[in-house]
Amino acid sequence: MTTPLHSWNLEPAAARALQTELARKVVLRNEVGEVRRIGGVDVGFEDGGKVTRAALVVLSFPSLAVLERQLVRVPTTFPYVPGLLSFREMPAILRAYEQLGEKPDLLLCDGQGIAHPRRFGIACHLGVWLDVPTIGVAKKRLVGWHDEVADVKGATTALLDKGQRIGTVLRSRVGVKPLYVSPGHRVNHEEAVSWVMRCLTRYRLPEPTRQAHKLASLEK
DNA sequence: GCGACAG
DNA sequence: ATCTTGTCGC
Repeated sequence: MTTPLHSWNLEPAAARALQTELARKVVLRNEVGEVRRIGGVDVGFEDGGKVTRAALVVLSFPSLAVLERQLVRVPTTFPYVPGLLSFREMPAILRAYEQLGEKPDLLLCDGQGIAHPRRFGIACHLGVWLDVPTIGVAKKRLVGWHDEVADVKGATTALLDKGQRIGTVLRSRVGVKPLYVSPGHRVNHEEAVSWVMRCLTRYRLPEPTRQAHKLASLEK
């Protein structure tokens, strides 16, 4: 199946309205069943941003061994606008997902889940679109505030915004900037953090996302 | 009007 | 994200 590009070419105002609408479909209850395969998603750009590279890597769980890798390159059709990242990166990601053999039971995305102005970051959009459990693992904060996180691997503190919890700030390893973890779809805060922690080894990023980033940046 | 601002 | 070399530290 091919994704119609036009449905992603919306004006910023229309895209924001669509996010507010689709955010109602996000499920924040834990519906993650048995997990044998975990997928990692990341996107890179080349040729001055004219080409979008989407990388999707599937790892076995709990061994975290790489089972499959998919890399697709498509023309970029949407600019980077804070808060509208999914409209820029999802078309390419969906192409990579289509190429996958065995679909993963859970997807970790480089970017926010509900830790978003309209509670609909790229992890939510991908999760709702594919109807699969997803978790947002961002390297930086988009919205919200939080206390300092202890410099101890596994230390966490809640990410808050407008009186509600929107995510968790997690120190994935000593001496590095913390990660911003938030539910994407079909998972709750606690499980989101738990899955990320179970995928941590000796690096700042959890294996699924780390492997996807390596592939997207062509650093094979 | 002045900052903030995932990738 | 991407553009880019060396450099500090385990």
